[in-house]
Amino acid sequence: MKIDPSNTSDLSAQIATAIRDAIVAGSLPVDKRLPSESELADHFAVSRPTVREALKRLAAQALIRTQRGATGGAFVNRQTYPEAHAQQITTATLLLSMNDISFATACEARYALERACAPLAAARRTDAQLTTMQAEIARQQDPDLTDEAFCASDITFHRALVDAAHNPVLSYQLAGAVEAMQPLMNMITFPARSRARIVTLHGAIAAALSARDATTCDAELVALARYTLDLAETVFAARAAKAP
Amino acid sequence: MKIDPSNTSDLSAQIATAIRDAIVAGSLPVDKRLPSESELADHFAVSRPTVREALKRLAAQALIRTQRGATGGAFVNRQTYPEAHAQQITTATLLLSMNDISFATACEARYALERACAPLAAARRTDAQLTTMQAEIARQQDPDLTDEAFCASDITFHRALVDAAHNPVLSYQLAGAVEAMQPLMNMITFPARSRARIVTLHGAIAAALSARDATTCDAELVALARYTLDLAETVFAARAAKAP
DNA sequence: GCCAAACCAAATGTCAGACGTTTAATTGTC
DNA sequence: GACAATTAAACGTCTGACATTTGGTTTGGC
Repeated sequence: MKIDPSNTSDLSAQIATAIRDAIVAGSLPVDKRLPSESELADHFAVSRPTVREALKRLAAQALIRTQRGATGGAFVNRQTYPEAHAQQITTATLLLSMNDISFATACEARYALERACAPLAAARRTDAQLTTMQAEIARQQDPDLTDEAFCASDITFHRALVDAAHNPVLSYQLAGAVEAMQPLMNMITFPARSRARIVTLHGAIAAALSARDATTCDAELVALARYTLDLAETVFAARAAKAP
Repeated sequence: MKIDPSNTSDLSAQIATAIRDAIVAGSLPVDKRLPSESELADHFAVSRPTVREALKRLAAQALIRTQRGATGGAFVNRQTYPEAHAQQITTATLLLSMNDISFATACEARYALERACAPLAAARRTDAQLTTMQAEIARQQDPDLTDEAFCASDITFHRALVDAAHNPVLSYQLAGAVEAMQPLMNMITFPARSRARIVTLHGAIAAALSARDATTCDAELVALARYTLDLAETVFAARAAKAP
């Protein structure tokens, strides 16, 4: 674990990279305590603030955690799903909002991925997950629901669908795609008629999962994807016509 | 943009969160220059090192970049695909290696996602992408290839397949799933007979894409998934029997 | 008046030392 | 032997200073 003295720029970044590489390569196992900040400062021949900046970089990526106190220090963090999730959603959300991703592109990706889960979900869904989905469908029928709340419920519904596949890697990967779309979805207003159609499709999807019917579930997802796209197109077209 | 003085712990984390929320919420647009470190220190009523630690956290997530010099400072970074990619691959790799994800689970996720791309890829693949895939198939027939190189070529092949869907969101999401599996795949040895079978399947997939035949492509992907799983099972069983 | 070189100012990067706070282990007493 | 006080180790923060980079400004010469 060394740094290049000839590299002129950003000692803290170099140190962070050196430690990160050691973690990724596996030479620092999970829960291993790193040397103290002072020892690291001596080792790399830099000051403690510089080491601290490097450690904060790693902490920001959830690669390490720090504890205060007598037996404290920096420890290699186990990469947990919730943390990785949260990180990925932030990244994916920004990626979508900062790069002019069209609604159509994001929507296509989202439903393509969701359809990939559907056969597994049909085979493995639990009753608890069906219950969650039906509860959300019930919520979505409340006409007083704001558009934001409707979207949030929609996300919960689809997350239940993804989780029903009972594959943590899939859940993790899709969390970004599904949840990152929320801000985009929030740009759409859902008139009562559209909501009714969406709720109907959600019901059909839940029913297909209940019957463990992957084929029908897939068909309904395709229909939902198609309807969502059409709806967005209509909304955007109307908005463009109103404020050219 | 405020911090909670009653919160006892980790001022730098609070400040980082405050700034990150401002970026995510969009109140700090891309390329906007943040106040200088001294100004931020005054604003949050903390010292400059504390502000710096907060900024390093954000820099580690590629949310900001810093420039030195007269017109330097911290600027809101555009979230680019290559950066997001790299980050996601690191995270996903660690997630898999640190959480005892079974090969079967990861494999299932990977092929489920890849199958989601296949119909789009069949419709949109370019000749350049076909060429890439065929070049990799040719490489894979070299018997002198090490197992690692064979795996790397396999990854390149599948990335070309994913990119052929021409949906940047899909490409981004799948990069993690596909590339994070490389360390797991590297644990497998590929005898000549297995390689031949895999190359055959790769050829069939490329041919199906060439013919824009989504159905065949899907079927071949399923066959490849099945074969990969069987192969891994055999390898692991043999290894377990040898060293109990 | 124009151009180039020297200068300056602003900002980040780094350092050194100090103090506060937290936490667990140690020690001492009952 | 159990409980309380002490201690030490480590992180968290602060102050102040200096170094480095970099763009703008000024000044000098032509």
